[in-house]
Amino acid sequence: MKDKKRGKVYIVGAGPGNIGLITLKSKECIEDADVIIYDYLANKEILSYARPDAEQIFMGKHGGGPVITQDKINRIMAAMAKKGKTVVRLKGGDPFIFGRGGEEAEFLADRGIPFEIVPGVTAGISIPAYAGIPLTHRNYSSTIAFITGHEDPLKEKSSIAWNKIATGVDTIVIFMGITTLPSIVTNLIKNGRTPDTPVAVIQWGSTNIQKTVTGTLKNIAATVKAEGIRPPGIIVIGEVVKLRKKLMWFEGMNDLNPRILYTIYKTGIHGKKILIAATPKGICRIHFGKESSFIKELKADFHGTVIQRNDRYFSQIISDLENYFRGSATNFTAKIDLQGTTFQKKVWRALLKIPYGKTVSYKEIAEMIGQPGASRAIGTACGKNPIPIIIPCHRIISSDGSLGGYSGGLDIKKTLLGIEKNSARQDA
DNA sequence: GCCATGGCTAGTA
DNA sequence: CTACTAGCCATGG
Repeated sequence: MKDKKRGKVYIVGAGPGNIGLITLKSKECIEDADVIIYDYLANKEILSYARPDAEQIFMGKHGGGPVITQDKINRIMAAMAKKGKTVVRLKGGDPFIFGRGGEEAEFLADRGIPFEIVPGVTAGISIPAYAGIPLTHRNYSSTIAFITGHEDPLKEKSSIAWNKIATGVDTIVIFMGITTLPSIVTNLIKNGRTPDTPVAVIQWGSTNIQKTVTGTLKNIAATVKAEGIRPPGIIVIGEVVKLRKKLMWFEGMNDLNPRILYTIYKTGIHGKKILIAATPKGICRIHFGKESSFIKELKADFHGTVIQRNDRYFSQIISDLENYFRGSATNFTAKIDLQGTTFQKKVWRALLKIPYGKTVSYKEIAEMIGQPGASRAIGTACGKNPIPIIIPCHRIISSDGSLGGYSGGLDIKKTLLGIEKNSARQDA
């Protein structure tokens, strides 16, 4: 890598997300790179090894975002190398396992551009391990299939021989299959796999927010939906999943060292920003205001915990919020992590029962929780509501009909109630 | 534990 | 209708 005059492309795997699972060679490549072209990465911390003057280009194929064609990526990569640059093409997991690294290498080979492949730790093997699932086991599994879930298994001419896979291998590992999971399981059952076959779905595997749900082919799709599991995730199907019960080692440890994630979302209302934070258990804060003060508060409340921005983690709640502001959503599906005194939690939970578009008085909440004299204290508890909007404290007004107060600013309360009133009118 | 402090309420002037 | 007051009750210093 010393001869900088002749450019070269390193197609590098960054591993599944845990910073410790990046290889020494990958790290060296990143340290030496002039240019880093990276995909969506489960852990951007890896980029911190880059030289400060290295050019970093994001070329992810985000769901929903502008589609960057493979061809464009190829051409940029080649052009940089021809300029004599050391280019790192960084990919999550391993570049040759569902990473299209093969196509990129072909493109370079066709043009006589020198390249090297730097394998990464593939998610297909490491993430099950982090969930306590050995893919092979003398008693349960001697064969493994790695399958992409990106292809809808119900489409006419699948390149995947589901009829053979269903009963022909012991353990099936599916990449990128969370959204197509319902059709995958239907298809496997249809082709003869027992509906009681154990299944695990592992979200954000190997990272501090790893979450795993288990079930059977029969019920896993419903569980995944109920638990709000969204990509990125790895699916493991087969008897080996049973071993997780005994071998689960990472997630318990993880709970001792949680990480707070947050994002910033620019709303349409008053051009205000909303900051959202979550613990591994769910949304823990929503805040109207400045990022700096938000982080200061998080640091104070969760002192010692790493606080990290992660926009993708919040994509579901943000789209829910967008719909809510548009008046087309009346409830939120996100998991929440309520933290407060018992009294506060009692109050907040009561607030969650107020239906969309309705308002009640502080007094009524006091009665609802069986402490009819505590309306004044309800006020303070509402003021401490850590998750406004989702916990609809804006739906509480004074018993004389006036608005009362709102810690995020009364104009916001007014706006929220306005949205709810308007869309309720449209329904009627 | 005492005291002030709230996104309140009900009653009175 | 507004202004003020006395009660109310969980919190935080």
